[in-house]
Amino acid sequence: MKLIAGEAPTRTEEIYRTAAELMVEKGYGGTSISDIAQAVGMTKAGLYHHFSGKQELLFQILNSAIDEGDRVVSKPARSIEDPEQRLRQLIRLQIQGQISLGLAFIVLFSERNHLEPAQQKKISGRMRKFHALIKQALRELAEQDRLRNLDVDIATMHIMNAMTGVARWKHQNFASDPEHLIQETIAYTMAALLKPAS
Amino acid sequence: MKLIAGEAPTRTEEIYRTAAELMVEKGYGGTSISDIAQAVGMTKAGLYHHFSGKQELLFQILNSAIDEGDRVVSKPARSIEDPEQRLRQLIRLQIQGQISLGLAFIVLFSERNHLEPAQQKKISGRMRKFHALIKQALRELAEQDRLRNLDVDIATMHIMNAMTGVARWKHQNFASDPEHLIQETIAYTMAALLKPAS
DNA sequence: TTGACAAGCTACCGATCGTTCGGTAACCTA
DNA sequence: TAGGTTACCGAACGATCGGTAGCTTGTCAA
Repeated sequence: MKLIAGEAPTRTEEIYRTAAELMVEKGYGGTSISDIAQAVGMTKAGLYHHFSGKQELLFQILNSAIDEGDRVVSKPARSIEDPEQRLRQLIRLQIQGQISLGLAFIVLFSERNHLEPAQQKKISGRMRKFHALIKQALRELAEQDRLRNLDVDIATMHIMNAMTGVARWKHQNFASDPEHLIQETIAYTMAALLKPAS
Repeated sequence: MKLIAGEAPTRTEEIYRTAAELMVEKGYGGTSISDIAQAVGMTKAGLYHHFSGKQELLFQILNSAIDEGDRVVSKPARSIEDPEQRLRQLIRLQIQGQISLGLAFIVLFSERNHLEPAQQKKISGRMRKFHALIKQALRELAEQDRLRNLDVDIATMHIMNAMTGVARWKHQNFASDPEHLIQETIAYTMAALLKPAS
C-alpha cells in the first residue's frame, strides 16, 4: 500500500493496465487471476507481490484510473474560463484519454458494485467530482442564458454516458478515425445543449 | 429446443427474466448458476430442465429480449410515417420497455462476447435491424433537409447509447419520474439531431 | 563479499464453478 | 389404471476459482 504515488512503478502499472483491459472485455467476475497472470506473462503467485487480493486490485485500478483522469482531463479543463469551451475540451480529453492511454477503464465503473461498501463510497465520491465538473459548466451556461431549457442532472448523465459509450464502441464494432469521432461527439453534444445561434 | 414459440411457458420465461436481472447487475461471468437457482427458488439441477447450459441461457435471454423489442418497440414504431415522430416514439417505447417490462436486458448486449462466434453473429445480425431502423429515420430526415450536418453512423450510435444508458442508470443512482426522464431524453436527442426551427 | 530485499517461481489448499446423474412426485392421456 | 411426460430434487463429477507457503533468483548498497 504505497502512500506516495509520485513516480511510476512500471510493472505494477502494467499489471493494472492489462487487468483493466481484460475486465472491460470480460467483466470483473469473468476475469480470473490466472487470466491476468497469463496476459502479463507471470504466474498467479507472482502477481500477489503487486496486490493483496482481487477486490483490492479492482479498487486500485479504479483509483489510478481516476487519478489519471484528474491529471489529463479534469485539471487541464478546469482552467478554461468559458464554460462551453471547457465542456468541449472535457469531452475531447476524456475520449482521447480513453483511446490513447488505457484510460478506458472508466467503463469499469459499472463494475464498482463488486467492491465493499466502504470502497464503493470512496470511488463514488471521487466520481461525483468529475460529475460536478460537468454540472457546473452547465449551470454557468444556464446563467449566461446560453443553455436550452433542460434538466441539468439528466443532461449531465447523457454527457457522461456519451463519453463512456464511445469507449465501449472501441471494444466492439467501431474503428473510425479518432479525431472524426471526437469532433462529431462534441458537435452532437453541443447541439443538444446550447440554444441555437440567433 | 422448442421450435414453436407461440404461447408463453411461464416458468421458463420467469427464469430468463430473473437470470437477466442478475446478469445486468453482476455480469455474465459474475453470475453463477447457483445464484440463478437461488433467486428463482430452485436447485441448480432443476434449472437444467429449462436450458441446456449457461452459454445457451445467455443466447436465449438475448433472443427473447430482441423478440420482445421487435414486438413492443420496432413494430409499433415502424408504422409511423414521419421520421421525426417515428424516432421520438422509438426512444419512448424503448425506455418504457426497459423500465416496465424486463426488457432491460438490452444492457446485456455488452456481454454477447461470451457467446460462440456463430451465436454472436446471429445476435449481432438481429441487432443490426434495430440499428438500421434508427439509421433509416435519420436518412429520411436528411432527405427532407431537417437533419443537421452530422455523421449518421455516429449519431445512430449516440442514440442507441443514450437509450441503453438510461437503463443502466436505473440500476444505480437514478430514480426519477420515468415520464420526465423519457421526455428529457427525447428532447435532448432531438435537439442534437434536428436543425433549429427557422 | 555479504546480505537484505523485491520479484519471481513451484506446489498446493479448500471452495466454488458448470454440469451430469439417477431418481421421484404430480399430472396428463388412452 | 397403465404409460408417459413435466418439473424438479440430492448427490456427485472434474475443472477452475482466489489465495497461501516456501523456495530461488537478480540487484544493489554496505
